[in-house]
Amino acid sequence: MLTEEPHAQLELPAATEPIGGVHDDANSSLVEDVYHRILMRIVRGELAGGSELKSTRLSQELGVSRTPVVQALSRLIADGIVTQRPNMRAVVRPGAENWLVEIHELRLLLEPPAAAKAAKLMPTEAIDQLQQAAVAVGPEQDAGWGMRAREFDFQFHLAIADHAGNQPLRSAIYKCWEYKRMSYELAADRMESINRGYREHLAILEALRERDPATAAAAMELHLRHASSWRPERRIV
Amino acid sequence: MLTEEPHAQLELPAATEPIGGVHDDANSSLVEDVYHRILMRIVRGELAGGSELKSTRLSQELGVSRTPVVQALSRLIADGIVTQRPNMRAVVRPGAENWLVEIHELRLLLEPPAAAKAAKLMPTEAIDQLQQAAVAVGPEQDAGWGMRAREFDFQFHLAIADHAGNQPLRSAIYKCWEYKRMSYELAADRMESINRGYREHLAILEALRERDPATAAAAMELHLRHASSWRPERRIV
DNA sequence: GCGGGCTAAAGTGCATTCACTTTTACCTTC
DNA sequence: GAAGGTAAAAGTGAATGCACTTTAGCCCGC
Repeated sequence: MLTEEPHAQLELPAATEPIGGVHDDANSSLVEDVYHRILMRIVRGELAGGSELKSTRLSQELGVSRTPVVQALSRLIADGIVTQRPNMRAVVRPGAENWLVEIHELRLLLEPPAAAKAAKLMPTEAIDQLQQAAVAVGPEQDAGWGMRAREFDFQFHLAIADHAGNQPLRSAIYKCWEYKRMSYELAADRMESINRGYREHLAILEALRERDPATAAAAMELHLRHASSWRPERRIV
Repeated sequence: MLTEEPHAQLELPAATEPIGGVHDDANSSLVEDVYHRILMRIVRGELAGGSELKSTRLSQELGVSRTPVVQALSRLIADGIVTQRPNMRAVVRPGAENWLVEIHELRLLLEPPAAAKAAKLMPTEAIDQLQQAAVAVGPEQDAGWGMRAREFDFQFHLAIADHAGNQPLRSAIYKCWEYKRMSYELAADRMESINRGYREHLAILEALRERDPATAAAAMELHLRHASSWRPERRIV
């Protein structure tokens, strides 16, 4: 076979997923893997907008059959980052370079209202679990702290999505986080930023505990606006 | 390195589709068709939350091979309305009955900001085209009026999504409208509601013409809130 | 009667295959 | 030498095949 490389699997919260996160909708490895490898090439700019994505060629390059490639492309098309007309090759949508920035803008629309709804709907025990997880990350900033804080970041935002009481909203947020995971792989955030993010999480959590939707939404929005300021700069149209 | 070179071919608004609507991301009929047939069964409640969706069984029932069914299921999973764990049968997510209501809530988060952004970004000629389309629907409420108004409804909202300057946002709105199209098939709106919707469209359009983001967003929100009040009642948890 | 394995049926994940469409390259024609 | 036509190559959409996993029925021991 051609390229069969390391296969850098993140394997986030393996198997368990302590909070209410169902975390299922992951397809069984191969197509998921292909999906991420193609997407990674796109967001890194290796496949610029307008590039053709031929299932035959990709299947050779990635060392799998065409079937999972076609399925992965199908999902990319559904996501809107790739375009295809019948019987034509799939094409990376022009403007794909800004995808991660635009995803962040979308989060700004979705997550504050989700936080507000979660403040009302989230079961107390789920909030407690988040609280415990936050404590487990701990103040001691040793070697693994950045990693633990990042894990908590995922867990925190996805738990809010889980408990906003709206499935399509949840799915949309989850999809954003699929991309966010990717942006982590592109460039790690600076420690000070992670630190601030962690503190902001605690603020949101407090609003959740107090069942204060408006404050939760505002804290979430602040959190996201800060995050956007320290996000690695990508060319904005 | 085997990567296909950029080959930047834009090929944006191919031939048809009067407004900016690219309208591509539709897969080539069969899987699209299967996708909609399964989805329709779900939102109609024929397949309740928790039902198993077996690709073998579905392929028999729908008279196609398993391949397009698997692809359609894969998209439903990506959309979050269906769940699957590796090697397990796909399952309709509990709560799927409320899907259309929740989609409407999601539109309420997405479309007002999209209208605001479109007020700033939409090219004047695109606004003019919408204006002409609105005129073409006309005030005379003959037999085809309801149909024309509905078509305009689609065209209008999707045009705004197209020109909000954010691809993932556009995709998310398009996805919502895929479901909205379905809710039309479930139950047609009352004429008086269509009428009001049409007038509200004109109000939004005016805000777009005046390049007034805040008014555009407010008019869009009002429009959506009205729409939700005359939406056919479905059981809300 | 009833729980615990064992086996066959059903189902999934992926590869392969085939018919049809689009692209490419070449060859003719002017 | 450029335009146009044609046939091979490459690509897509969908069906089928195959290895492996899960489910369901059955029998057995208790």
